[in-house]
Amino acid sequence: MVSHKVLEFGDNGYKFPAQARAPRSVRKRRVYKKKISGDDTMCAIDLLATVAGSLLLENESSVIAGEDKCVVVQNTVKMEVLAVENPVKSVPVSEDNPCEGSPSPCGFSSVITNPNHLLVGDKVENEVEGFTNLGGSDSCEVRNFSKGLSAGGNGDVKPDVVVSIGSNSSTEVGACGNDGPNGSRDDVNLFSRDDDDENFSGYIRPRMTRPVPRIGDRRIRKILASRHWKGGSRNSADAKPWYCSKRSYYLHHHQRSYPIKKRKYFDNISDSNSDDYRMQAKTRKGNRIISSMKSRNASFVSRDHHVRLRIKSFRVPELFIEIPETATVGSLKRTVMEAVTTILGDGLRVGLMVQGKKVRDDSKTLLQSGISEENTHLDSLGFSLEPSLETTTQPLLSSYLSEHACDDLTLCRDNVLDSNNDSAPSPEDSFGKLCTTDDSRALVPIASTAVLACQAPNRKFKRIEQQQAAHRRIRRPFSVTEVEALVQAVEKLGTGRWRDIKVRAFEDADHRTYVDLKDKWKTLVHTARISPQQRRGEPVPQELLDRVLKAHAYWSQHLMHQLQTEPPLSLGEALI
DNA sequence: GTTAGGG
DNA sequence: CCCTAAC
Repeated sequence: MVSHKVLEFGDNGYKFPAQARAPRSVRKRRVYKKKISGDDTMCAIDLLATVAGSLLLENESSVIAGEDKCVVVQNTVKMEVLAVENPVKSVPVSEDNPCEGSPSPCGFSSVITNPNHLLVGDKVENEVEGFTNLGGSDSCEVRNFSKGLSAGGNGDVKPDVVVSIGSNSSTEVGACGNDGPNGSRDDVNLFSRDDDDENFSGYIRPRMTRPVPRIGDRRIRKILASRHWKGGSRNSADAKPWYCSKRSYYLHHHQRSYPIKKRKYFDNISDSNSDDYRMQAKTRKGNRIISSMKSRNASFVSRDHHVRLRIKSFRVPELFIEIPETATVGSLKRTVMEAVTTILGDGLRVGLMVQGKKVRDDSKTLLQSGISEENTHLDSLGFSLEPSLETTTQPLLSSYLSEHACDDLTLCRDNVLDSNNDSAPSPEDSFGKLCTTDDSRALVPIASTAVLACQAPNRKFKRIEQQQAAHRRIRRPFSVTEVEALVQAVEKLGTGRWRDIKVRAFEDADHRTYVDLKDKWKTLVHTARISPQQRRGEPVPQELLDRVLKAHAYWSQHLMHQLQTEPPLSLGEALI
């Protein structure tokens, strides 16, 4: 049996296996034509060749599995990066912090004890490993995992959320630590409410790991796509390709694609009161990119009718990263960066709540909104991170900064915020500036009680609607290693056999579908053709790109060869 | 279910 | 990466 080693590298490049098959489409075409022409003999030979080819390939695969270096995505290591370290020192845990004294049910490490909730019906062996308590005593995370959408019998499907509870929490956390119906401690329902049948709120972890049940996922996406997105851009005069810009993409795929009716509905519910706020939170929970952010140690100060706010940081509670153990440290760093930017970069805006009311009008002054130097009764000032481009949905989790009267305003003479009288800084402004404020000028937090309030939904939504925001998979750029594997596989198998390529070189990379591979090859060919200056992203070694072009040329020619050796059309065919 | 190609 | 027509 001829092994894959027929792939030889010589001075003039490589030779391709002589038995390489034509792309499926070509093969099919040929068969069809043969049938039409009635050439049974040729058809049989063709069939025989195909079968022989298949056998050959099967054998090859078994050989390759052991020795071929192109099998790169194996022994996947998954790790949880719990948090981007918060530069701010933890504030003391108050007595009413339900997390205190019960580290097991509420502590960081306890919340992901049962990955089955995440991956029902999927492999879970490696799902959660190396999960350690990094959060310290000021963190309490609770997670409800989705049990999937496809199974109709799953009556207790829960959203895929993580809720972070800040220090000095004073929210309703009574149920913290109770055992879920399945005895899994992660099923803690932190904000259990009687009127909350959804037990929801919080953070959707970015799906950087093996996706939750793929079939259901894709099916649902397909359904949704056909139901809501059809024709979304076809007739839009200003529609641009999705890749033109992130914003246009989101406008294109998210905002516009909501039916008018639904859009109005969401707009309505997001206008008025705090109850609405809760529901907004719920509508967003299918999203995989938005995270709950915890703001802590915020100060509220004022001077000369200036209101000064300081949020030292928002916290990224959790990232989930999957990376081959053979990956380099550099690629790990890049992966983490990617995860962070995915969470933060996909369009966030800051929401503001004052005394339980959401302030939506950006043109309002702080004074008009009830934020003023004189207002010493500000019992709650809340900031939240929300999707900035998707106005139909709202934040998953709001971080309240319960601000009580600042009785030591004189401490706050520093110019933390350079606001001026005639422009009331919008929450967005505040956010940006606050984030870049030098910690060395930190103000003394004044009665700042960071409370992460999990807003329970007050209405029912259909599960499928929750998933609408989660339709798109996370972007996962190909690593050089993956490109290498892809190139090698294509060199051997040719273009047009993406399924085989997938099985051969990306078997264990569940997040790479054969369509992904096909698409990547497409972009690789494009990348190889453009000048290096025009290329973006992690640079692909020129050697690989050369191989891409060479392989592409070869297989194009090969394809042409296949087509050209087609027997001439029979008279019958020509007439048809 | 796969492949090819446009978006 | 998504979507869909054509196989």
